[in-house]
Amino acid sequence: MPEGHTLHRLALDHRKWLAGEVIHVTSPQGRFQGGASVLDGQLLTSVEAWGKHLFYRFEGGELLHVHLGLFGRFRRHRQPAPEPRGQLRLRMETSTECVDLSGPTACELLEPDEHAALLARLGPDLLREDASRQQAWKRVKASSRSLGALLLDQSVLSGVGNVYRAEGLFVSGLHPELRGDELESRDFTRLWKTLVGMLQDGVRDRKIITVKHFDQAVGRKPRRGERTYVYGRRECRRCGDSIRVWELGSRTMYACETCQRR
DNA sequence: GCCGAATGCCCAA
DNA sequence: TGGGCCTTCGGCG
Repeated sequence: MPEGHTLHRLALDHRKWLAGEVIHVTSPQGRFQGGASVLDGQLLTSVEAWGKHLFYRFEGGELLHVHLGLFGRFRRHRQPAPEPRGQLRLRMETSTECVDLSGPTACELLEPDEHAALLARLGPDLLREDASRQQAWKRVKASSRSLGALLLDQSVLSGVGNVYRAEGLFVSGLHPELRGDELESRDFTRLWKTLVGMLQDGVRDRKIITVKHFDQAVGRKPRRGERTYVYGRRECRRCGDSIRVWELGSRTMYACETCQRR
């Protein structure tokens, strides 16, 4: 579920549903009981996403930090909300809305210095207006690590996960094993812009669909359920050659070595 | 019912 | 570098 688009979509939705309201906060599962009781009954003033992190600011100055990790998930209900089902770390309710959180890696209150430290180790977020491509490029250009590893390093740039990594490199025609210091500036610019476009589509669509409605390069419409060019596939959507699947940067990489030259 | 995998990331060694 | 953690879901019996 969660790459950067998911978190930015959640920030937009939660801002609309919850911000400016007094929130009833509970932890049905109990593992966030302490934090929930601090936040309960407070006005939520803002919701913000940065990379794969979500921050909720409350009237009293408290900051709630949520990181979904690999398994975390939010569900929305209208009031009256159903009985909590499964392991619910957090439930936030207004008179009309209810948002449930299960399985997060982090659901915690942060002190200002902890918040600052967290942001300090995040690279530019491709979905933020103020994201500095130059800053990310400096890090990439100075690194002998592979592009595939660099894209997943949230301190280089933030928001890209395993699906967008594979898809962004494919559409940009770049081989995942290219080293950062081998990359040309214009290649990085193309990759960056491709990823920004994909992530923006993801926010709009609420899911990752990187194939276009009609793709000139492929010359046909995607089949039903066909959402990616290489990720999770056996054959390249464009040329039909076998997809190479291997471990890169501790995650499964998918690439077409015909379309993605070194 | 059990097992493995999944769009993430941290930590110890 | 490997293991651990958080949870759900689909495939296999």
